[in-house]
Amino acid sequence: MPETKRKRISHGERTRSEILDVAEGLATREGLEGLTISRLAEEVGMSKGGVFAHFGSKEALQLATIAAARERFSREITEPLVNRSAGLPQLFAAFDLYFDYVARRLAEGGCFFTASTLEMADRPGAVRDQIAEFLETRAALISMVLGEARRRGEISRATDIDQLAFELSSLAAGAMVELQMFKSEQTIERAREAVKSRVEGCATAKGKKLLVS
Amino acid sequence: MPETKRKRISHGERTRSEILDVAEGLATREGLEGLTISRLAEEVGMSKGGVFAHFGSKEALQLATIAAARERFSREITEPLVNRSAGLPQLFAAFDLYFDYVARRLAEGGCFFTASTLEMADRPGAVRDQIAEFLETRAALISMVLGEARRRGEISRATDIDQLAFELSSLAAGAMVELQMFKSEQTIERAREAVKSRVEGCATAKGKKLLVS
DNA sequence: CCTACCGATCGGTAGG
DNA sequence: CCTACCGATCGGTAGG
Repeated sequence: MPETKRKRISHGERTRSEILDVAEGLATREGLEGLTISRLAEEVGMSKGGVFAHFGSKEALQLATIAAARERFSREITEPLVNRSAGLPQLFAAFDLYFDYVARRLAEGGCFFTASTLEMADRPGAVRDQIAEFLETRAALISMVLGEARRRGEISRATDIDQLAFELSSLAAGAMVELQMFKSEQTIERAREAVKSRVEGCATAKGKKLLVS
Repeated sequence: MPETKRKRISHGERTRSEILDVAEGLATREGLEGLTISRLAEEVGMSKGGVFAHFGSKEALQLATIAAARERFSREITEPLVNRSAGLPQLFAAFDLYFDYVARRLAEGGCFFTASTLEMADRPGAVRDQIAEFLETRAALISMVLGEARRRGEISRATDIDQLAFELSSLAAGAMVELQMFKSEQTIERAREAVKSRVEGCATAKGKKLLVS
C-alpha cells in the first residue's frame, strides 16, 4: 500500500486556511469588526454555521486571522531576511520586502497591520493585544538590525537608534495611511526613497558602499 | 424691550453642536461606523429618536461629525498660522500646533482624521470622499508653505518639495498610528524631533537662522 | 458542514 | 425631543 501516510494537512485544515485567506483580505478592507461571520461565509461560499464551526466565536476568528496575517508576514518578509548580511543590507531588504508585500496586496486593501492598529487601538481585549505585540516585535527587529549596523560601523556612532527606528517605522506606517486611501504606486516609491535617504543621512563611508552594491 | 435681538445660536443649534462634540470623540475612539446613533444618544443623555431627529440619517451624522472635526482643525491649527511669517516659521508652527492638538485630544482617542482615513479608505461614498478631500487640502497647504520657504531661500533650491511634503506628512501620520495604540507622550516628542531634523537637513544658512529664533 | 432558530442591536419610521 | 415600533443583521446555539 503506497500512500499510506496520512496527508499532513487534512481537509478541514485546508478549508480553514482557505477561510482565513479570505478573512485576511476582508479584514484589511473592512476592518476586523467588519469581518462578520455572515459576510465571510458568503465570500467563501459556505453557510454561516459552517464558518462559525471552525472557530467557535468571533474573537477566535479575529485572533486566527491575525495569526494568519503574521504567518504571511514571516513568510514574505522576516524569513527571506536570513539570507541577507546583517546590518544595512538586512535593513534595506526588510523595508523593500515590506513595500513589495503591500504593493502585492493593494487589491486586498493594503497593509493588514496598519489598518488593524488604528481600528483596535481603543478596544481593549485579546485582539488589540495581539496587534500591539506584533508592532512591538517588529519594532524590536528594526532596532536590532540598526544596532548591528552601528556596531559594524555602517552608520555613525552618534546615531540615536531608537529615534531612527521610530522615524523609519513612522515613514512606512504613514505611507500606508496614504496608500490605503489613494492606492497610488507612487506612494510606495516615495516611501522607498524616504527610507533610503533617511538612512543614507547617517551612514558612514563604509555604510554608503553597501548602498550601491 | 432690550434683548430683542434673537440669540444667534438657538437652543437646537447649541444641542446639535454638543452632540457633535461627543460624536467627534466617539468616532475617534470607535470609528465612524462604531459611531452608532444609540451609543451616541446614551453618551449625550438623550433618546435615540432625539439624536436622530437632528440629522435624519447615519450618513448625515457622519458628515456632520467630519465637518465639526474640520472646524476644530481650522480653529486650532490653520487659523493661528496666519500670525506666523510665511515659509519655515509657518511650517514649524503648523506641525507644532498639530502635535499640540493630538496631545490635547489623547483621551478622546488621538487624531480624528488619521483614524477615519484607514477606516473609510475602502468604503466608497460621501463620507470617504470628505476625508479624502481633507487630506488633499492639508497636503496642498504643506506643499504651499514649503514652496514659499524655497522661494525665500530658506531651504535648498534642489529640494524636492513633493517628496519632502510626503515625508513630513508620513512622519506625522505614522506617529499617529503608534500614538493611537500606545498613548505615549514620547511618540509625540519623537515626531516633533523627526519633523525638525528632516527640514533642518535641507535648510539653507538663512533657513537655519529661523530655527533658533 | 447545514438548517433553523434565539436575543440583542442596528438604522430608520410614525405619530405625537 | 420622546415612545413605540419596523425589517435587517449581528453573534451565537441546537440538533443533526
